[in-house]
Amino acid sequence: MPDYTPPAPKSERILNAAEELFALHGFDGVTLRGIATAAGVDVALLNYHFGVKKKLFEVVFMRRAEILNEARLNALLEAEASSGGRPSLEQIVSAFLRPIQRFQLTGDEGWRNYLALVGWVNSSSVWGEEMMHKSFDPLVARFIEALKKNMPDADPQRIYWAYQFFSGALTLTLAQTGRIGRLSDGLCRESDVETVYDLMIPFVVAGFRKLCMEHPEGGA
Amino acid sequence: MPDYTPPAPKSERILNAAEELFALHGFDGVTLRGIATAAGVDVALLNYHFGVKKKLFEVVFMRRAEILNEARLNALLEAEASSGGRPSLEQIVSAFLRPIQRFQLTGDEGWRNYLALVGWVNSSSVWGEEMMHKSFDPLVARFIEALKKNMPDADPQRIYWAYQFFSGALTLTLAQTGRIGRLSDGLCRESDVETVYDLMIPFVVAGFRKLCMEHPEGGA
DNA sequence: GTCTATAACTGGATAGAC
DNA sequence: GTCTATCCAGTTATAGAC
Repeated sequence: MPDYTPPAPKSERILNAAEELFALHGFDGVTLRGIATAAGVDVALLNYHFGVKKKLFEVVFMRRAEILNEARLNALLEAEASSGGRPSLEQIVSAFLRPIQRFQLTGDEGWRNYLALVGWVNSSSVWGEEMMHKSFDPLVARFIEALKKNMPDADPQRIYWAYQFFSGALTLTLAQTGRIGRLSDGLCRESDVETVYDLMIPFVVAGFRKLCMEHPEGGA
Repeated sequence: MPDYTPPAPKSERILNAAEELFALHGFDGVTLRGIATAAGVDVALLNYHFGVKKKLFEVVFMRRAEILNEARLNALLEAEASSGGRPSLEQIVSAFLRPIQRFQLTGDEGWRNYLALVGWVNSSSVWGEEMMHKSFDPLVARFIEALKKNMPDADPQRIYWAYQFFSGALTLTLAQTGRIGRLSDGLCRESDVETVYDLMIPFVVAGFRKLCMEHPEGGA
């Protein structure tokens, strides 16, 4: 039987189960026993493959960060190449967001869980600084560079703050809390990945323009 | 000795300690023993005053929500009164944010902890929906109403989404993760409450305008 | 209201057999 | 690589004395 697909190796099943549970309940809200049960493996295997709990969390978090970083960097490089090195604000923001959307649109549950986890980590005062810095800040610095080049007259402080607001808007949406659905009485759904970025991009671009390209003493 | 200020009642010391620890570590990352130690009281007192752990969390979360809601509602009513019932977008967004800023500027550590806790809850898929809905959504609905009245031609879906981006930008800043400080190499500090809202308000207002007042088939 | 004492249980981690 | 068995520190929660 050559066309029999073997079950995923147990170490991978562990990572997938951990990803989902950490995204839902955070680091302390999840037990190794809970992960083992969800993965259908023995508890002792977690220790064998990944060592202590914190190490397992880091492996889960890093696994897809590298893939996402590469996709985003490629999108930025492409935008720069196709614009003769002068990408528009829309192109820069899109290069940051569209790769996320592409992963979500594959329907892969693993990516949905992972992105919710990123939303959780980004808002955690304990995990946020260290994990986001290690995994994403090198790439974010590259995007900030592109923004500075696009708006050379802008106060850098305003670019960082605008990025912070941008990051918050994104991560709350990734976190999948269901709140907008409840607030809008079902009119809007967080899972509506098709349209959310079509709205987020103009929202964010308008904010950047206002903060970084309009000077209070000058026009408007 | 009539001008001797007594120490805060133990039940209040418990709430203050719980507020700080929950804000830092979330619900599951905090133990009742840790709270009792931080408050300088016996563990059994937590149970005596507040019952089970979840109930204590809810009391902590509700305590200041009501104060904040009232301040925000008053700010909105004032904006409506002073504008003949037609507050500008800036006025509405300011009525939502400036009361938070006022509480932060008092320097009261309790408010800083509480607002970080709100940031954490808003991004939690377990706690976010229920707690935010119960504590804040009635007031938020009132603000959405004001936004709809200000932009009667806007697609309501776009108003809800813009609010979602707004809410994310705010809560990430409240969460006090220290990330923007690290990313900007110390150039920006989350604790710089004096200026952050002066930037957040125009950022958000520009986003609302773009999403809700410009029609793709029409101008710009 | 407050503290002592403890019940009843769950947590992470690992030694050692297969 | 995998599972059985177990250690034991730490957890919530409460009964009962003061």
